[in-house]
Amino acid sequence: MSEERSLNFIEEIIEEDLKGGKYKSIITRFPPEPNGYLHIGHASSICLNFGLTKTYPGYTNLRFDDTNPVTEETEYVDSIKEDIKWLGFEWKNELYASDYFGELYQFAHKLIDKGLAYVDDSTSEDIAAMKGTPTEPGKNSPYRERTIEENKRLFEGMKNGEFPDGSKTLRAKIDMAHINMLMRDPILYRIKHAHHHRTGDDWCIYPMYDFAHGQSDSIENITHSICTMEFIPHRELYDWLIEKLEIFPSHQYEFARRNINYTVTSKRKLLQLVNEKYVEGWDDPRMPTISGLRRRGYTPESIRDFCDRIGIAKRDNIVDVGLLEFCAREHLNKVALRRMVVFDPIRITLTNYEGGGEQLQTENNPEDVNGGVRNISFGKHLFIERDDFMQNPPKKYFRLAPGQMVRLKSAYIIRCDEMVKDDAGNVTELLCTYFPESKSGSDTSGIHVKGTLHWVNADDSIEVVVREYDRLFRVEDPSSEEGDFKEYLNPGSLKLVTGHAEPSLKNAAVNDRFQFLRKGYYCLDKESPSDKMVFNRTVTLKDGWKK
RNA sequence: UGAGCUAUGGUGUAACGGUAGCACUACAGAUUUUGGUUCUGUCUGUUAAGGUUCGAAUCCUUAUAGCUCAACCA
Repeated sequence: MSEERSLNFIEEIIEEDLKGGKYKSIITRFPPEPNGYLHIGHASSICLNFGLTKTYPGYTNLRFDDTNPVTEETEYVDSIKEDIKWLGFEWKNELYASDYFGELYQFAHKLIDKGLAYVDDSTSEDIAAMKGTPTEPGKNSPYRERTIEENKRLFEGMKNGEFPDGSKTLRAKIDMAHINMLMRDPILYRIKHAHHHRTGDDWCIYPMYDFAHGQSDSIENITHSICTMEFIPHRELYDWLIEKLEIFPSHQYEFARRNINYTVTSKRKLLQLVNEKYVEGWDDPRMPTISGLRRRGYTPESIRDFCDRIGIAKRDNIVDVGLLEFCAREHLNKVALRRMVVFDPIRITLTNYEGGGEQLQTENNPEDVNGGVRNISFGKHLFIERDDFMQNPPKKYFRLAPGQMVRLKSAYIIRCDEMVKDDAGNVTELLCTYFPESKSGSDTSGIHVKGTLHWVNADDSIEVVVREYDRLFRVEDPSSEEGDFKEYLNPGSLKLVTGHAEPSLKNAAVNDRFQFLRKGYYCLDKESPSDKMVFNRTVTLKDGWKK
């Protein structure tokens, strides 16, 4: 391994396992439940699991943890696969916990045969009541001592649909006084007469997480089963089941879930935002979902870079969304095509300009030597940003003001001579002179100006719609605030504005990335209508100008 | 108040008993036909108290704080 980069604790474990000869190669898995869309937190787990088998010999499976038919849908399966591929990873095998329902059923019988599982007729309330509390032991179920034969018969009956939902469960027989609540005779199987997105109506009993996850890991010979910290208490049960079942000893390792400020990443909360129409869907560009970030204009590279930078550790964290934005700018700066778009225009008339149809050349991307150039048309009537003019400028104002000169990007230097005002005294137009000898690339004017402005030709610019996104929430950690998290939504998270764009933007495609000069990074929305193009603002440019 | 996990600048993450480093942010300056980029520099940190040691962010003890565990969810 390279010496420069320090290893995270999971990589350290793997290196030791490899060095010590415990394994020759490793197998990891990414195990989403298909009950929602993947978000930035999942991206971290994906980069970890798939990244590990890029650095070390081995492979990574994609396994859907689909053991709860009532919340899971094929739509989610499809979106998850799309997101992983888009992020740039390939799984070795596409697998489903539901593939193992038959095997899992046999495992359950094995446990019953060993006297380590029993069928319980208690209601869920009774089971909860007998569970005890973290400080008090639980009580044994009255059904705990059924014979192996009776348990086998009843469990088979459960499988054959002889009993209604909720009437019986299969439980592991461990210890109702165990210090770890999860070891107090955990439920292994429950009855659900529900349609499953893959197995249809073949089954009416479904294994619980604890009786599916570790067993699936084992079946696939997963060497390193990586999950988040809240599963630490499950590890004891994970190991217990593997030991009693005498199957391949996969091992579970836990890392801290990554949190980001000004958003939420619980599937329950994201689902609420979608269902209650606070956003337009799972892929709303304000959502922290992979599909939202994609639609917003984030690149896979920038997301992978982000995951890399925040690393993997075991302590609680709230990562500043500013780092995600930095990663976006970092990549986009290298790849985005530069275009000029004026948002809030003020009209300029060049009083001494008489040319017509003049074409100027400008670079598509100064960061990319192979980026090429394009033509932009100059003319007598132009638009610049209203912000780029001030009637009474402060001392360090480099932009346009009465009597002041600026360069128009890739064009000429102009001087503001006169303001035209309406009856209310608002400036509606600026009358300027241009300096013909100051043309970009062949400037012999000898004039030096501090400011360079973006502009468009008023006579051929096209109008586009631009969606300016801001953070979804007003507070850093909506979940920790008093009351409903939705009270903390940012009412200004979406603003629609009109942009006056240079005509070349007509050719924009969905996967193109643009920098609108001096403004930010933008991309064409995937549902942009052809008659009025819609662009999403990914992130603004850093603004170093202190007023 | 049972048990478990975790504590390093504003944020994230390294340092594996031997110089507290990197990145983001912020702030200065240089460069710049984007107040962008790039480059240079600056500020800011080991939760606390004891102990072991020549030497502790690291090992031990205690305290404190945060998170997790009593779903027929995952």
